Amino acid sequence: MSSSPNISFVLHDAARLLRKRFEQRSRSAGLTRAQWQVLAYLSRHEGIHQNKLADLIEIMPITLARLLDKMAARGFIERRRNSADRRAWLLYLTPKAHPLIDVMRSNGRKTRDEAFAGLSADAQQQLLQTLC
Amino acid sequence: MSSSPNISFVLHDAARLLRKRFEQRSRSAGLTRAQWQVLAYLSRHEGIHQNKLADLIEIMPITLARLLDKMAARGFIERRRNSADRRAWLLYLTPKAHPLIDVMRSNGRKTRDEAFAGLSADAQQQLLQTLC
DNA sequence: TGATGATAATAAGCATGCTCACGAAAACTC
DNA sequence: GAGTTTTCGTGAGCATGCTTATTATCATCA
Repeated sequence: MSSSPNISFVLHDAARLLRKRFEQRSRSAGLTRAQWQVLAYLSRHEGIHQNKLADLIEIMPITLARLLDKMAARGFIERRRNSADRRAWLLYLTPKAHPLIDVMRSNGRKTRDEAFAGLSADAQQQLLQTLC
Repeated sequence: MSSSPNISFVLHDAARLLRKRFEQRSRSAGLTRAQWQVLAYLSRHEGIHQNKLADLIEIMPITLARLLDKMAARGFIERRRNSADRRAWLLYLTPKAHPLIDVMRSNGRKTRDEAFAGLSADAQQQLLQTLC
């Protein structure tokens, strides 16, 4: 921290506020932000291993395992045994999960539109490039 | 999420990675990122109330209260009773906390330099403005 | 002055992320 | 084929943030 705004904290706080808004909005759909992120990645990689998925999302495998526990308990995802490698699970969405994808995608869009309404398309593009 | 990178998740992930790096670096100093943020704000507002400080940092008062519990237990901050309003505490740094300020500030600087090394000063300025 | 409402701090409990450690299974090496 | 190393998933425990609810005190106003 310094008396001028610190780029790290500003980044962190912006992310936190976005997350908070998204979670408020999503509560009715019964999914948290992190669970939604899992669902979104999984929908494009069904049959993936947990470690690979954790790699994709860039979280620790143990963090993903906890999320999947909850999502399996609520019937959104399914862990299937893998005969080729008995250590690993294969991950699949359940039919129950599919309709949520559109709902959550639209939530994300709304939250983003709201948050970045004051930014030109150019500035948004720039931000995206800077952070990637 | 969409198949192109999503600005919200990217922002969130960038913040998370920065945080992680900072915490790795700071572990030896015995302060976490959030505790350091409290210290930094407090050093410029000694005698402040908890609610005011939470407002400044933009976290919930209860979140701050938990942080202060730990920091008081470790002897970094002090809660003094306020005779004018017996509901409220007045917050002060202890002498023990002062030397940490430079250490942590330098940690932050190092982490930032590392993270944003690939960015021009212009791009950094732009990012900062965009997020504020 | 006495009720009513606002404010300061905290309690309880959840979600997400981490580190560190461990067991089971697979892969590799000799 | 046996021993070693690597990989997959998870247990335990901590930090930070939230929402919701509670207690104590102060402020207001009739």
